[in-house]
Amino acid sequence: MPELPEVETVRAGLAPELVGRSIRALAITDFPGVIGTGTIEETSARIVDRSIADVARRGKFLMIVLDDGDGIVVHLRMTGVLTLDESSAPPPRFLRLSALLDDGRELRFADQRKFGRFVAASSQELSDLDGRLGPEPFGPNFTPDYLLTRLRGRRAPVKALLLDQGIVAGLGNIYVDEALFLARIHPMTSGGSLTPAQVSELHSTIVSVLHSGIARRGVSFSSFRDVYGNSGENQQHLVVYGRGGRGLPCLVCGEPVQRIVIGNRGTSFCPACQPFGQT
DNA sequence: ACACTGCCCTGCGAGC
DNA sequence: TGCTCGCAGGGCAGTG
Repeated sequence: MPELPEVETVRAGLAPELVGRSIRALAITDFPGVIGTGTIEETSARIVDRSIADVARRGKFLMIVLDDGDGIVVHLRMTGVLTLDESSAPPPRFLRLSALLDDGRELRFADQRKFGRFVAASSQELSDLDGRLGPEPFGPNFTPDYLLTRLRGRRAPVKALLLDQGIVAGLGNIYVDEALFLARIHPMTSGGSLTPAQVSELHSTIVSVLHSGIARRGVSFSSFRDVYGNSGENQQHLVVYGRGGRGLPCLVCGEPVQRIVIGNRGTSFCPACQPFGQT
């Protein structure tokens, strides 16, 4: 389940390889799913033979920006994997799309569960997407005050609000559970009931879990790989995610980690370290 | 505006 | 052994 650190790992791997290159041809093996609503011809016409100017990331979206300002929006969703391979290399399982590059290599998009997308986008569409998303967690606009303002008056569980990409971009189920645990906040706590001190602590743990995730090249539970097929190692450092409902103890206090469902997401938390109703 | 639900999709592991 | 079923969940559409 790629979140900001995983997508950033992919971006950092792709950027030095792709900038200045161009895509010669597209081969789509999961049509229309992977490219959204457009036709193959349409999508190819917008992408092929344009020089790649930048590989950017916004939240969990990867944006391959072309020299005319248009681009490609890639979302890995749950199981998407982007790799850079020699064309002679055997295709990966679950291959959905491959883009032949002008140096003979292929940018390949594999996706077991077909949730991922690789979609041509105009500069206007790139800009619209940017506008729908909240600030980048590492950017200047994501401050404790900003987070406090966005949570104020909200009755939904703080966990659900942190998953809202319009509030802050890039968090997913793993890093939200980790950040709430480190801030000692129960995931069901309504956003508006958090004290400024709690929000400030939460802001700090969000930034910190994402930094650690990037430093360890992401979490590879099952499918996630970087562009060369290498696993990340952050799964070895998670303290609460995935431990709930299996009788596993909290790594801090030893109490069994619990599992509940919030917003249709499995949620792990420690009832002792993250007591409900404390402000 | 906000809160919440269901849908998409398939491999895997648990249980019988 | 072989089947069924629940689970993993990001983003978006739809409902109230």
